Amino acid sequence: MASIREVAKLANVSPATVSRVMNGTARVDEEKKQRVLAAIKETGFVPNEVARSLFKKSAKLIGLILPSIENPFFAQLAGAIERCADKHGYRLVLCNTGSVTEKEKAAMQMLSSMNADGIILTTSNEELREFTENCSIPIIVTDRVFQGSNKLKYVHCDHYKGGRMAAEHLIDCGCKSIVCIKGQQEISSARDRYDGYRDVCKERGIKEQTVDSAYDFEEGMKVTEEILETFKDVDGIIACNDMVAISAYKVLHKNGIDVPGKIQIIGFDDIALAKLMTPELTTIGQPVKEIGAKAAELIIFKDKYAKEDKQEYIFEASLVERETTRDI
Amino acid sequence: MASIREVAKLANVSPATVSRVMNGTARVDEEKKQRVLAAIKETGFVPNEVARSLFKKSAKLIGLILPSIENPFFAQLAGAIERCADKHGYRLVLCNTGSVTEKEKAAMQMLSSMNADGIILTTSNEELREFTENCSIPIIVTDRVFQGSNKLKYVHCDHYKGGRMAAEHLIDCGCKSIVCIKGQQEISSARDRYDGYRDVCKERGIKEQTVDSAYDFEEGMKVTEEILETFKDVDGIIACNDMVAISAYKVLHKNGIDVPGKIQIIGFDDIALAKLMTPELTTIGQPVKEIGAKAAELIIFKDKYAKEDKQEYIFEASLVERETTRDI
DNA sequence: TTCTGCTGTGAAACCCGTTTCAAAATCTAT
DNA sequence: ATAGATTTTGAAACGGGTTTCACAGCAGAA
Repeated sequence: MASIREVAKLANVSPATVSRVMNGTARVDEEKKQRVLAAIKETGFVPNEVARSLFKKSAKLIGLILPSIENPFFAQLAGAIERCADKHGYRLVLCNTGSVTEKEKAAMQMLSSMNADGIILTTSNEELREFTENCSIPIIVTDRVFQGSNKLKYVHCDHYKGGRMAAEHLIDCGCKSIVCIKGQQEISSARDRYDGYRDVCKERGIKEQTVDSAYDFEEGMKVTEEILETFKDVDGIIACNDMVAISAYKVLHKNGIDVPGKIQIIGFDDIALAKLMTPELTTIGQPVKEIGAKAAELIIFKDKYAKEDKQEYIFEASLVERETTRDI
Repeated sequence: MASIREVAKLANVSPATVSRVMNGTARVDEEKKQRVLAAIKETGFVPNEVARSLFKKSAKLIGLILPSIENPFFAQLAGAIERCADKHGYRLVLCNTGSVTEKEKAAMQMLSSMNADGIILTTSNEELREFTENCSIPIIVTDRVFQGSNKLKYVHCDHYKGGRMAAEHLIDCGCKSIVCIKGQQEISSARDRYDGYRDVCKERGIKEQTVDSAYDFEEGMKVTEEILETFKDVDGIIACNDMVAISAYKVLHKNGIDVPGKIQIIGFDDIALAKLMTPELTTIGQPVKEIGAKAAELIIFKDKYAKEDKQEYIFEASLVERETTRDI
């Protein structure tokens, strides 16, 4: 791999001049410029990003720390972030943590020592707070929120309103006995969605009925069986996300229960599969592209955003009516 | 951020000694070692990975170049690779290319200049051959194959056998008129799967009937409509992947056609959704964890693997019988 | 006691692109 | 033609962890 000094020697100029030609950081005599360009071509020189980032203290890297890239929602988020990053010449470093605190910490540590320009983090693990407060690079928390941290920025949709919309839609569709499959309550978005559901129940005089589940389809199936046993009159299910909604449908179908005839289902996230499954899943959609792009931009244009001292960027969720609910 | 020289000053030793303590590269007097350890703790020193990788010419980075992380199969592959990489202290740099040649080239160039230790590439774009041949870091092609390149290594499952298995299973399940939804034939895995189907048709005296489609569910739906118009007696569909199989099911269902009663469907990949959908999708599964881990290991342990001059690592596909086919 | 051999240690070079700084070259004005 | 202003350019420092190399210190051998 050719280095800048070899190029310089070949073009009979100094490395500084080659650098200036490449980056356009200063005027260079036209003839020398041509010699340099020729030498770059001849040697196939590509500047070493590592050396550049050592000096610049920016590796043009965005760290993405996720519970799991296999989760379709996170995969979509990652795709959105990657596209925005790529557009501006940044790369993405992907870290799966399985929500394990130690892995989250290790990943942040590592990204920081890699001169990453920022970290996009999806966790609401309070144990990380001390660490994130002292981190020297910007940290953007997506989809979730940490209690009481003011060094971070947040990008997410309005899960509370989303939860409300889900409950209201089910009520509007005639449901009288709605069960909410709550996600893990340590996760802020799951809390917010649940809060939305709960408040609507209160306002509309509907009994609050809940059941706990992880964001995971095996749990989703188990829990749906429980619902059928516990709540004999259930006619509406709000799932904490689409994966769980799909598994709920599966169990209902297996039990010969008509969806949406007898029980209506609404999910959360609007992953690609929601439209693809049969029947198509009614769900609360998140503008994942906008969320991903905003998170990336907060890092890429951190100087610009440092001026506005907005800490939370909140997007609207939206009801996506499909086939697992029915208007009356 | 503290540097090694500050730690050295605090511990009253040279930077070299601090380096030796951290890496265990040489014996260090026990008392000095303790001083260094204390100084590291006090300053919160974390070695800068960029500086390290500049010297070592290895950034402990694996580049992953994919058409799209949103595709669930690739997301699973990415997860498998990430887990293996992480276990050995490597990070993953994710690049989506949408199969655009220019982006694939740019990503490889960039990864190379980042001192990545290797690249895992999913493409069968022949235009890249010249480039990959001259790349200074190892390139592992997963899931697909390039014609006639001998500098690369390949990790994938036996798509040809997989295609055979799919066709044989449908025949064994009583199908007489099977339509194969071929993936894009520029993609080697799609070619191989199709070849398997074709050969089984020949051997078993079944008419070959095909239709073209991209690996994409909108195409999948469009093409399934076509099948219904063109092949009135169709009773079996082999889809080039699970996404397409799911969309085929959707169209069949919408048309009131019983699956598997009237038409049976088999997909490819065994993505998580295949088990989750209703009815559960029969499919040809790929051992994606093993494929991902092997690809990562070929980079992480490149020295070891350089000795064996095996160029292709092939895994077995397997039939996963579920509910969209029925034994007779 | 002197010589060999081994271990521990620090100064300095190294990796390589960027930037500073001062000198050199070119140009403007008197 | 010369002082002064401006532009172009290269040497050297920089970033920070690693490694080489040579020297110092000490143990055992002669």
